[in-house]
Amino acid sequence: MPTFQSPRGTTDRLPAEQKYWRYIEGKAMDVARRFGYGRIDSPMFEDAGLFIRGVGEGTDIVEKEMYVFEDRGGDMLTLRAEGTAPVCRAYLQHGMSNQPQPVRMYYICPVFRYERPQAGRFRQHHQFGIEAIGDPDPSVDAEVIELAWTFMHDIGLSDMTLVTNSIGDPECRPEYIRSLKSYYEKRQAHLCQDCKTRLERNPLRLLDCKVETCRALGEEAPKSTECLCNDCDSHWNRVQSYLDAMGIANRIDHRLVRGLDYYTRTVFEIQPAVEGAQSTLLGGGRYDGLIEQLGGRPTPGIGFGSGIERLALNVQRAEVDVPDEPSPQYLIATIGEEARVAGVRLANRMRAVGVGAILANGGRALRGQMRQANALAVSGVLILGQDEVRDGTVMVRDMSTSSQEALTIEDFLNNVAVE
RNA sequence: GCGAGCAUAGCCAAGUGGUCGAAGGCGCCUGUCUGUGGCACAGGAGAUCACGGGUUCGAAUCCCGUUGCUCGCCCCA
Repeated sequence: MPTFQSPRGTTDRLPAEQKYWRYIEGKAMDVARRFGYGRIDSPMFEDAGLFIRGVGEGTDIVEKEMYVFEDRGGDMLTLRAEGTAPVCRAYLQHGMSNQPQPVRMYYICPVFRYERPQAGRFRQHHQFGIEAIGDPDPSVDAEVIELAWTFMHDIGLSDMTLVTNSIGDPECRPEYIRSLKSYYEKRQAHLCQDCKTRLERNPLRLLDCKVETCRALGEEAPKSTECLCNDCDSHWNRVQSYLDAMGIANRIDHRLVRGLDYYTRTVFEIQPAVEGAQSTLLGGGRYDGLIEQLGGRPTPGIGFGSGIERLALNVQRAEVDVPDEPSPQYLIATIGEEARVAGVRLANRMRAVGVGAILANGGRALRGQMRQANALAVSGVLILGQDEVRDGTVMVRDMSTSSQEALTIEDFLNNVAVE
């Protein structure tokens, strides 16, 4: 056991895993571009109050999962616990309400939560997320969901389920929660221990309990979509009709609720067809009250976040064909000290014209250097020995065809630079 | 915060009280092949058997504690 290990719940992303990240991030950036979303990078830490106000005091994230610390100046800061609140803060801070609405932004960044790590769950994880701020229209809901769905397909995860629901707004939700509570209070005897506390603290959460008896009760429970006020109801119906028009199938699940206080109206998740723990790959919804909560004028918004670690896991499980990272182009093998100098110089000139070159371990016999070339999967080897140094040439060996020819250094450089 | 399992070289792993001064495989290095890779063969390096304590004549192996990891619950991405 080494003296130091990466902190609990964090991982080193080793070179061998990079291709999955490069792939997913590349697809994310491309889909964002096609939908007109611009990148935003916000700080890794924020005023702790931002998350407390934004995400909600009663939520698990705020109550027991945030990394909060006081800096040397006495400010209370917190490691980014979530993606949406910082973007909304930036929207306000930079006066983005003066730009054409909605303002469309995406981010790819680490998120920190103090949790017990397990499969697909970490203390530092990474999210790709988008936000569309400043437009209440249901077509924006449909656009955000379309983007999410397109993204999943683009990275090769087609066997997914899109789940949607509407949880109303401050006008109709209190009424709904009242009827939900009274439904469950009458059946309290059948509830699991956790649900008995949920009844008091967070009644919406009763709906997505996984205990079998609670599930059964949840099936029959009052549905939020049946208690929507007129505005929420028409919004919800229009979102559904736009999704229909695009042929995006979704399962309406009245038990879908989400754990952050700021959600209003549309909420959605994307899950793999095979059920399992930590199955949510992407989750989001509308947050029409959040900006106001953060001190701005009432401003609607909607977005989603998706966990890149979970996406990468599923991409690997689905055996998606992910392109390999490019292997080094050339390895320079040298024999003797004189050739070593020539090799160093050749590598330097190649890199200057944009060609990848690495110097073989010169202490090894040529045979060993060739083995190294093979292990590194380079496409070509450049051999420099006494003869080559004397003639000003280099032996250029193509590793796939095993053919080689002697070229002058100048000819070689001219040829590779053109490629 | 709660529950369960696991911990032997970089990786996979045999070993359940003495024959372990720890097998085997992958990977790494060297040689067979004095300047030419992939295959094969031979050799080599690499392990305080997670840590601490206990039981025993004797512990990788049994017991206790600690730490770490993994999985589940909660919650979330």
